[in-house]
Amino acid sequence: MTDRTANLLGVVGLFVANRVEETARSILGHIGETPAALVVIGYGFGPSNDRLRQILCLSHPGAVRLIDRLVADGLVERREGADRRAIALYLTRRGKVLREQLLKGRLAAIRPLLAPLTEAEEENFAALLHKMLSAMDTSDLERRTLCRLCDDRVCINCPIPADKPIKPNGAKT
Amino acid sequence: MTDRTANLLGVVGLFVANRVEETARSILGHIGETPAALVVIGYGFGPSNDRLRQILCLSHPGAVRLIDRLVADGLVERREGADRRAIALYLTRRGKVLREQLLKGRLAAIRPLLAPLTEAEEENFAALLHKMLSAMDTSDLERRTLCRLCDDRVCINCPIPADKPIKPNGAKT
DNA sequence: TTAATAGTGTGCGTCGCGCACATAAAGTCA
DNA sequence: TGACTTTATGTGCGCGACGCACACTATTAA
Repeated sequence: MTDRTANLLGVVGLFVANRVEETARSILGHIGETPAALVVIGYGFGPSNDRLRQILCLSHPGAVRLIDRLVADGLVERREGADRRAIALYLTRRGKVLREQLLKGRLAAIRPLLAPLTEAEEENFAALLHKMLSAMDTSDLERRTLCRLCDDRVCINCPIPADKPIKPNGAKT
Repeated sequence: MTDRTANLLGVVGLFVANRVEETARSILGHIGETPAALVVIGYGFGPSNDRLRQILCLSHPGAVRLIDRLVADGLVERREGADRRAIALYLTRRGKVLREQLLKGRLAAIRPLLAPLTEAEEENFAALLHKMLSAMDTSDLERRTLCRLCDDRVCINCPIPADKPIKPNGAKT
């Protein structure tokens, strides 16, 4: 029985991931962890290369090249970090615009799936998802990874809050 | 409100997709549409290159190279199809073994997410997923695409049945 | 002051994929 | 029959996203 549910969740999960990726590609022209990077950097705490790499589960060089792409597209700036070796990443104005489109597009891509549910059913569904997520015992880093595409303005009562002020190694806030 | 639910679904969907992909990589050593190809070919109806390409949403050359990889790994055979130009794809014994591991691994990767739910909640969750999926008006091809990683033995009362005998262009049953 | 550590960036290769093209078989129509 | 179109597979080539090994600079420790 659980297997049947797991299978259904697998279908929906795959569908959601595909739709979101497709949306990101159409807006950004990049896939993989690139859209997530835009969202994460957009929180404005000025993550370093290494900090970003941890959240996105990439190798160091992978993160460097990812940032290169975003800089080349004029979406991200490398500023000086806490150290003279570290950098701090911030979005440009254009980067903020595309981040916004990305977040909106992601929700728009998922929303149609929920349309057939009644209001009560949807609330029920949200409660179940909430329970599933809040039961995961995750580190602060893992929470950031999970939420790397989230729109935090929409996520009321987040089941895996990473809202607490973090002390990124070298960020200035 | 719907946006909050969509956001939660986005998190779970991303998580599921990541876990499943990671599992596939550890078993197959390939990602992308390669695991899906193994599952689809494993149904045994002897799909042609083109038929497979449609289900996996790949370009022709993409499918050719994908099959090349599977053949090189000894998981798939190219046999003669209905035409002398067409091919028919079948799994080797080793391919069947890996397909089995893939299906089992996928469910095992998803199952922990459902653990915190009670039996009633899980049933409820399955019903909601079922409703969401069955409300999608999809073509037969789109159903195959959605279910390209499914374990059909587990999927009782499939919301998007593609079980009906299909007439693939050039497959011999 | 020397050694170890932390952070970033580079050369190079791999993997998965698409575009343009080539080639062979099958159908079409005179 | 022969010429044209359609269908199906396969190839050359390039690209995007990523990882490994390495180089280099700044910081910290001994």
